[in-house]
Amino acid sequence: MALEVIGDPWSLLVVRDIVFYGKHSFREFLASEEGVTTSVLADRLATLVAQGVLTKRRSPIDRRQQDYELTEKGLSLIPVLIDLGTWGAQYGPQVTKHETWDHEARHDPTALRNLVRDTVMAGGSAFRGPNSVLQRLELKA
Amino acid sequence: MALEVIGDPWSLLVVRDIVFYGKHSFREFLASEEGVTTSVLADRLATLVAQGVLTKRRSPIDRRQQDYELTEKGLSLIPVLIDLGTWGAQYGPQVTKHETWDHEARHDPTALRNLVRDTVMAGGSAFRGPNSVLQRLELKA
DNA sequence: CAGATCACTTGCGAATGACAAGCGATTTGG
DNA sequence: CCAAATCGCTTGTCATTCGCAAGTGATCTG
Repeated sequence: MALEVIGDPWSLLVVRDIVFYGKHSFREFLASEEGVTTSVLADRLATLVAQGVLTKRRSPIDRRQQDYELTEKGLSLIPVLIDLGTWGAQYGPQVTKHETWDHEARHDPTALRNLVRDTVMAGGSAFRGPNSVLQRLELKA
Repeated sequence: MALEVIGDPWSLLVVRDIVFYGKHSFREFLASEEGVTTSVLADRLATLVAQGVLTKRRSPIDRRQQDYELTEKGLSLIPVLIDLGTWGAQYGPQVTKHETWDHEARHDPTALRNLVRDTVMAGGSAFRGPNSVLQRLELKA
């Protein structure tokens, strides 16, 4: 049943883009290296909204843009994404390792989950931008 | 990159069947309620073996049968599956709750991961059969 | 040794996806 | 103020994939 949401590669990729890279608009998702097509992306975003994983609203700054945000249900996928990232980093081809991230993931997984959740809720992301989880971990160290 | 493996619904379903239900043969995977077709299942199993997630060998008991087992790489997906199960149980329609499981997942996620891993490595599963994780947790309580 | 079982393979029509082009609403540049 | 660019989609075409049904060889059972 959970696979109806995450079983689709593109759907999970959208959630990943929000959590790790702080993307929030159609064109940002579209720019992801994996190369979604507009038709599929539109369909998946609509589905995710219908499933209650994302919310959609017009950007107050640019009224052409739609801002996609994670709901409570979407935020709850963060542990899955983190574990999946860890797995991918272990067995994937080559990934840029983040020392502090890896350490925190091993040392206190629960704390990392909560930190990522709080960061994303506050409008930040795990890897990119100011107040990213990566930055916060560096400061703490 | 991790999505090449888990992005396909059926692939993850196979791994789930092994970890949670102790299934190991083609016909057992086929019997899953989700209804895979033989052609797709055959293709996915071959892919998973090629990706190094599963190993395949003839059953010593019945030489028609193939036994599919998780590799190290496959076993490392257990945390993802557990988190996904937790998420699905939280937001899915109706699921039979396991009190002790939920408690352990919240109380000490790392311990649960290790317990599931050890159980599966020893030929058991999380939910079904003797020496299942569920049984072990009940005993401990 | 005849029939059942197991793990697939093959063939076919239907659904899905990638690719490309277009469209209305809004914003930007001159 | 208006022409061009941008944004989030929609539409259409075509190739790949999928679900379904039937069949096959190897092995086991009665």
